[in-house]
Amino acid sequence: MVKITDVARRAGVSPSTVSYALSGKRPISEETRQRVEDAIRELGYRPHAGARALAGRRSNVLALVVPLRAGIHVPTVMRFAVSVVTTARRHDHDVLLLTQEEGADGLTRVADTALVDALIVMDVQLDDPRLPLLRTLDLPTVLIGFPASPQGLTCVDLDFRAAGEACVEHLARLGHRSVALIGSPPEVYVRRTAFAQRVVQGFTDAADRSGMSSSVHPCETGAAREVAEQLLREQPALTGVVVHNEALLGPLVDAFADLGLRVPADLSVTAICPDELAESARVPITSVTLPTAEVGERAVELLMKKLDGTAVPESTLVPPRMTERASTGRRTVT
Amino acid sequence: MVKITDVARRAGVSPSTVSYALSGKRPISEETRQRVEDAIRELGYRPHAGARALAGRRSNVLALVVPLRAGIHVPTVMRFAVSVVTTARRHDHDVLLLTQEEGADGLTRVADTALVDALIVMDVQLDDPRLPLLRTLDLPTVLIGFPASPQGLTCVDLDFRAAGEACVEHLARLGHRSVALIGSPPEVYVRRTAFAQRVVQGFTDAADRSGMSSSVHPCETGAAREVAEQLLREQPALTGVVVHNEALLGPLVDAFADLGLRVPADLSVTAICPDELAESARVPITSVTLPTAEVGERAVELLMKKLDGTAVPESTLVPPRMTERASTGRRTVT
DNA sequence: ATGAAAGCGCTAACAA
DNA sequence: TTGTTAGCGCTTTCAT
Repeated sequence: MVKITDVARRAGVSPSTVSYALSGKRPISEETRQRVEDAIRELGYRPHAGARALAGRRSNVLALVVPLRAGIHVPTVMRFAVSVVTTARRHDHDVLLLTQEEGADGLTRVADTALVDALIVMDVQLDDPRLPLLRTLDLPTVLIGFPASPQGLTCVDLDFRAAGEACVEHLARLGHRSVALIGSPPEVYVRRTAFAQRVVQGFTDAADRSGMSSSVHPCETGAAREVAEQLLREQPALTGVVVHNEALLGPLVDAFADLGLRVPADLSVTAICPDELAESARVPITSVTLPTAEVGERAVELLMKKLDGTAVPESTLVPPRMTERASTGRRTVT
Repeated sequence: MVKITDVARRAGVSPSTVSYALSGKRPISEETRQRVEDAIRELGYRPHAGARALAGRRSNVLALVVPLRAGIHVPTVMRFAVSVVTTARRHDHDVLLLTQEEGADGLTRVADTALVDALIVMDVQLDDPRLPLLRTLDLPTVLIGFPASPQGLTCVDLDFRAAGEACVEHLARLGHRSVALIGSPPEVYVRRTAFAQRVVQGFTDAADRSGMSSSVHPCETGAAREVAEQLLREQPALTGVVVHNEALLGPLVDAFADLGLRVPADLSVTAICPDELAESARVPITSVTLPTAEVGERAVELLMKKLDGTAVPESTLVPPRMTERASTGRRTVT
C-alpha cells in the first residue's frame, strides 16, 4: 500500500505538504503542487479512509436511513437514495445505508463510533420517536418530511400546500367551478405526517380564492366505488377532482368509468403521486410529482453546508412540478 | 469522547485488555471481563470506527453496488439491499451504498482507501466490464448473477435452470402435454445475462423428460398479442405456458383473454418473476419468485466466510420457490 | 511557503 | 492471564 510518506519522498517534500496540497488548507507554491500531484499519480496514491477519519475527525461518510414500513412507495425511496448517493459523491462523500429497523440505536451507533459525520432521515413522522435523540445527537442532520415541531431541526420536503394549490389552479384555469379532494385514509391525517393536512390547506385556500365550491374526503383504501358514488350524489356539479391517495388513484378512475363518467370529458382528474403511478393509470393522469431527485439533492447540499458551519434554513420546501397528461381538460358546459 | 484508555482506567486494566475483551481474541478471566463490561456500560464507550479500521486493518463495512439501468425491477433491488443491510448488521458490519454509475472507478476507490473490506456487486452481466478489475482487486467479492466465465469468482443467484424445470414439472403434474416458454427479448439471450439461457435449458429438459411437446419464444416487449396469436396457430394443443419476461406477463394474460382463452380453464400460465408482479396480474399467476431476501443473505454470509479466510464455493444457486396461484389448473380434456 | 513532530484511538506483537 | 508499547496513516499545530 502506498502512503503519504511515499508520496512525500517521491515529490521531495514533507508529508504535511502532501496533506496540504490535497486539502488546500494552506497555500502551496505552484511548483510543489505540481510535483506532489505527479507523485500521487505516478504512485497511484489514495489516502486511507480510516486514518483520515481518525486524524481529521471527519469520515466523509453520511448515513441514509430508509423506511421499511408497508405502504411506502419503494421506487420512490430507491430514486431518492440514488440521488443522495450521486449528490454525496459530488461532494466527496460516501453513503452508509441504514434501515429504519435499527431504530434509534442505529443512529447512536454510527454517531458514537464516528462512522458517519452526518445523517439523512427519511419518512419522518409527526411524532417521530427518533426526534429527541436527533436533537441531542449533535450530528448534522436533515429530515425528509416535517414532524409536528420542526424547531431546531432541518427539514426538507415537497411543498405539499403548493401542490394542492397547483392542482386546483390547474382545474380553475380549465374552467372548472366545483372540485373535490380525495385524500388519504383518515388515520393518516391524525397520526402520521404533516403533508396530508397541508394538501388540504392548499386545496381549500386555492378553491376559495377562485370562488370554487369544494369538498374534502379522507378516504380508505378499497373504498373507491363508494366515494365515487357519494361524490356524484352530494356534489352533482362536480367536474374536477384532486386525488392524494396512491392506492386509490387507479381504482377511482376505474370506478368513475364504471359509473359512466368519461375522463376527462365529464370529469377532470389530477393527482399528487409518483409520476410512475400517474402514467400507468388507465387514463394517464395529470399530476404533481414527488420530486424525489431534487429533494435528495437538496438534503445532501444542506448537510454539506451544515458540515462546514454555514447556517441553513430550518425548513426547505421544494416547489411542486406539474405534468399535464390526458386526464384533464376544459370544462364542457352542458 | 470516551476512549479505550478511559475504560481501561476505570476497570483497572490495560487498554489491550479492554480491546481483547471486546474482540475475544485472547482469553480474559471472567472477573476482569465483568469489570471491563461494567466500565464500558457505565461510560457508554463505543470504539472509534476510524481508529479501529486503521489499527485493525478492517473497516467492518462492505460495499453494495446497485444497478441503475432501465428495465430493472426497482422493488426487487430495494428488497435485496435491505436484506443485505440486515444480514450485514447481524455480522457486525455496515453497508456502503454505491451506484453502478460510478463504475469500476468507484470500486477501486473504496478498495484503495480501505473504506470497505468486501464487495457485493449486483446485476452482473455475461461480459461485465468490471470483471477484470474484480479479479485483480483482491477484495473479497460476491457477485449476484453469473458472468460468462465465473472461474475464480464467487457468484450467487436463483437457480434459473431449476426454476424453468419447476414450472414445467408443475404443469406436467397438472396433466399438461404441450407447453411453451415465452422468454426475454432476443437481445437478452445474446448480450446480457446467463439466466435467460438457463431457464430455457431447464424448461426444455424437463419437457423432454416428461415427454411433453414444447416450444421456446424469445419475445419483445409489446409483442404480446402477436405471440399469443402465433402460439395458438402453431401449437394448437398448447395448454400450458411459462412466462419469463416481466414486461410481458400482464399484457400476455390480457391478450389470451382477448383471444377468448380462459386462464386457467383453457390455458395454465406460470411465470418466473417477482411475487409482486405475479400477484397484481388480472389473474394472480402461479410463479417462481426471485428469492431476493435469501440471495442477499447468502451473499453476505459468503462474504463473511471469505473475510475470515474460509473457502467458499464459486457458485451458489438458490433453489426456486414456487407459489401456486389462480392461473394454473388441471388440463381439461375436450 | 514548507518542515518536524505530536497526536488521533485503537490493535497486536512482544514480554512477563 | 495481563501489561507495555510500537505502530496503523493521516492531519495539524508549532516552528522556521
